[in-house]
Amino acid sequence: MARAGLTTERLVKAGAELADEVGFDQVTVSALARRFGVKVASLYSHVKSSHDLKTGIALLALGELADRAAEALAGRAGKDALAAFANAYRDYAREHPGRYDAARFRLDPETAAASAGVRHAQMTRAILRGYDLTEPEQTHAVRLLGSVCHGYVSLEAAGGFSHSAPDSQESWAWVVDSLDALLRGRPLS
Amino acid sequence: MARAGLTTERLVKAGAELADEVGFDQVTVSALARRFGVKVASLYSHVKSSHDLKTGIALLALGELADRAAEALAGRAGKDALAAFANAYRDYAREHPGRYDAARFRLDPETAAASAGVRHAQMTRAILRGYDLTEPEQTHAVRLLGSVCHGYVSLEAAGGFSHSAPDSQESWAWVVDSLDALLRGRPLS
DNA sequence: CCGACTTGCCTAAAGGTTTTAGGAAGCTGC
DNA sequence: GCAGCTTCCTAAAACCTTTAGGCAAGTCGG
Repeated sequence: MARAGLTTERLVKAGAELADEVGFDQVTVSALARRFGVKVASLYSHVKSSHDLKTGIALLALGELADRAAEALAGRAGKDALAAFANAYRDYAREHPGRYDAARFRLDPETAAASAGVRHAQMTRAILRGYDLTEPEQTHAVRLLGSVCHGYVSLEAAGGFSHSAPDSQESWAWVVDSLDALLRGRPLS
Repeated sequence: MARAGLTTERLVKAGAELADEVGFDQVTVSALARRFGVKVASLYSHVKSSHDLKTGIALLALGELADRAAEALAGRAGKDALAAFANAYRDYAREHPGRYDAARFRLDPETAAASAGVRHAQMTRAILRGYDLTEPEQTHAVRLLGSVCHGYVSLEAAGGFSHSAPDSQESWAWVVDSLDALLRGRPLS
């Protein structure tokens, strides 16, 4: 009875791959068991429940996304940093749609607090230090930045911008430019 | 064998209520049947499948949202219109979280084209006519507006802004102000 | 008013997912 | 080489989805 070598980590990783292939909502304990050539019940030694598995995938995705953003941010400041950060977000969502969906899985507050969501907030704040904002404004701007990145990427992933001119890429560049101008407190072009 | 008087419309409406109560992803043909005190199979005369039911709820939500936005927009222009539109969006999501989730249910392209999504785009464009934008810019701005509204509301619903000062309401006002300033091409305050 | 037709809800059943309980085979360390 | 832990299995109950076929309640022509 050769062992498949299951671990929580491998399951979560495979679950993330599965999400990218078939969509996050199609990720199921059964499908994962099939992928490992193993009976369903076997997974329950490594994963508490279906919900637990999805939470794991969500945390993985949040972590990967934070890593990407951190890498993109390294050595940059100002608009450069803003654009790199935003692009990291968007690229990740395009490369890993299932994982990106997972990153928006509703986490209970304690799990969320222990997640990489905190790193995201810190990085956003770091970018904004390159702009001249008062403290309350900085928080508002953190929220604005998060909203734009998340909103744009979501709508794009849902196909919202795909069947009309101009190209989504152009709009994205315009949006990033505009945010920069807004945060610098200067008019657009 | 008293008849329950099921119709597709009533099922979709009840499904929307159910979504607001227990979450859109918990909306199930079985749960709906229980709510009507009827056997599960009975619903399949009115609804093709679970996916079909969810599509119906999504279309209902999109329509309601467009109605609200249209009402908010009536008789307003410029920043007034912008704020009213954005608030309609946000208020709907807060009052009807399940329906709002439903509105983001992935529709196949033809269904989407026939949905109220089109009205949303038209209204956004109408708002932007109050600003002085060139044609390509207007499209970019449509996308930006959609992204901000959707992104902010999503993150807020996920609890992203709930456990930190300042109040989300303040940030929202700041964001709307900022968008207005951005679109007018003027610096922020 | 009554047979025939349509419609609305039912029973039955098959297939898939989730989750728990308990058993047997493989690995680890003494 | 065997005690014990880990890994994976079989079994089974509960729930959701979907299809097929049946009976009875409304509806309509004669």
